[in-house]
Amino acid sequence: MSPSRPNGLSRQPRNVVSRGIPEATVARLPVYLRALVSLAERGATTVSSEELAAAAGVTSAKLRKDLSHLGSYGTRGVGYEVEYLVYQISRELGLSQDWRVAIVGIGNLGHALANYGGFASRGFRVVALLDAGEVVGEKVAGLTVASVDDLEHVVKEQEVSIAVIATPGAAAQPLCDRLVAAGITSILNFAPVVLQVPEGVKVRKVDLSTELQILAFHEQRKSAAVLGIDADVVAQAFVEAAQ
Amino acid sequence: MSPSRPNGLSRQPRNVVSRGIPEATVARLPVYLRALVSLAERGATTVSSEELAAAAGVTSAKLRKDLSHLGSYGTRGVGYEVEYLVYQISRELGLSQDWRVAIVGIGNLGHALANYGGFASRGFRVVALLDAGEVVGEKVAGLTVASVDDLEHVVKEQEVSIAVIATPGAAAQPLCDRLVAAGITSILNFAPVVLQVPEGVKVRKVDLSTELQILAFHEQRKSAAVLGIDADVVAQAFVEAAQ
DNA sequence: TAGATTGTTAATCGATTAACAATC
DNA sequence: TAGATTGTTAATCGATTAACAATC
Repeated sequence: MSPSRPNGLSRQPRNVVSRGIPEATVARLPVYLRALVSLAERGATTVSSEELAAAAGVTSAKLRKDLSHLGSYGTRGVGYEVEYLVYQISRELGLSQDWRVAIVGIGNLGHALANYGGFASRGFRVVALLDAGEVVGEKVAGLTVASVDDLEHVVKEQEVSIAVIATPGAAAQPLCDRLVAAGITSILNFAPVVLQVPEGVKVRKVDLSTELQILAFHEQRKSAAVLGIDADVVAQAFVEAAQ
Repeated sequence: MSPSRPNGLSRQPRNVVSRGIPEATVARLPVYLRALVSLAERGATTVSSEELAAAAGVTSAKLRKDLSHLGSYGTRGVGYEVEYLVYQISRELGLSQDWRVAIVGIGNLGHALANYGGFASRGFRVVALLDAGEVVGEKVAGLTVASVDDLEHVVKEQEVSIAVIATPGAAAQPLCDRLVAAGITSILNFAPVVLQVPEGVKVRKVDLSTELQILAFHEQRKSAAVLGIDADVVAQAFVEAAQ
């Protein structure tokens, strides 16, 4: 895309940010972490790649490859020390510090998110709730819902670093723009729209309908296969039967 | 993993189910569909790969490659007819039919999902709500919450084909086992555990903490980069400065 | 015909997998 | 030492990207 840059100071930021840990690995680290914490609660002190992989739903080869990106934290012939691995993955994910989260849009989903207990134990503190409707001023999950009119002020005052958007689709992009202008660079989006953001802002999207549609695709394929509708398979079966 | 199978009838089901459309493409089709519907609502009748790609947040090359897996539905020099493409993608995703969905676990999140209006318009009908607590017997989103004791009966009676699990972690696996035994092969899991299922059952997982942890990882890397902490980069800069 | 844009090819990139040497 | 298991290598697989011939 860009021409070669001999000057070290103007290199692509990509190398700075990711420093070698593949995106696919990063996405699996939270799953390993959860499995490890669960193992620790059941009293395990050591775990092999085979056991941990089974608990996390991946292959042991993939697990070892993933962990090798963090360093050599296992012992050959023995396995991994659970507590130590928990510490190393937590550190890598940046969970040694608390992250301050704002939820924008306190409808059904926003309520559920605000009341979700799983955040606090994983290093995330919900410090602000924002909405544009009647719910402003009410107490939800111990916090008073603020007006989105004060978004910029709240973000600054509460030192928010991660925003969760749980508004209707139409409201999401304008609010996203304001969040970005207020300095937010990490957004979790539940609104059913594709947010347009400048480079350097990271958006992750959770889309309930999309997930169901992907399931429907596979479910449909199963039905078709059972009924013998799939033309490719029928043709292939004929070819193989004739040999 | 398994030895070669010369007999066509005992081949791996993988080929039957996917028939050539890559998983990565399937996961993007719902995004394209949503962008197309939005364009249609704004009166567009035709769209180029460049425009649609921008709306969907991908590159035009990727979009054209994805659509080419479905067939040749565009016109060179012109673009794609919006309505026709909506139809083709919907058909491919299996949205011509209505899918009957059960939600298991009617807590904060289950409530929000039951009340979410976006499902119905996209081919999904919530036909059953199940819980084990006090909410059983209450009306939620127009449906009476049934007891999980009757899970098998409800799944059969209501002809459920997709189940959504929104229970606490500890309850998820046993309920998943019962759903699978009752014939369910598509599950959307919001519980913070990795579900173990037999082959042929498709699970998709939505994990709020995981998403935040991935954002935290990148956010942390940004801070480190700004502060000049990244050792690799510092070392590299020295090497380059010395040349 | 000239301009626009698709559908496809080929190159590149990144992720997965299997196997095994290293080593506890 | 013998058995177990990691960390790494190399091969394979799948996804992305750029470029452009085909064609409206």
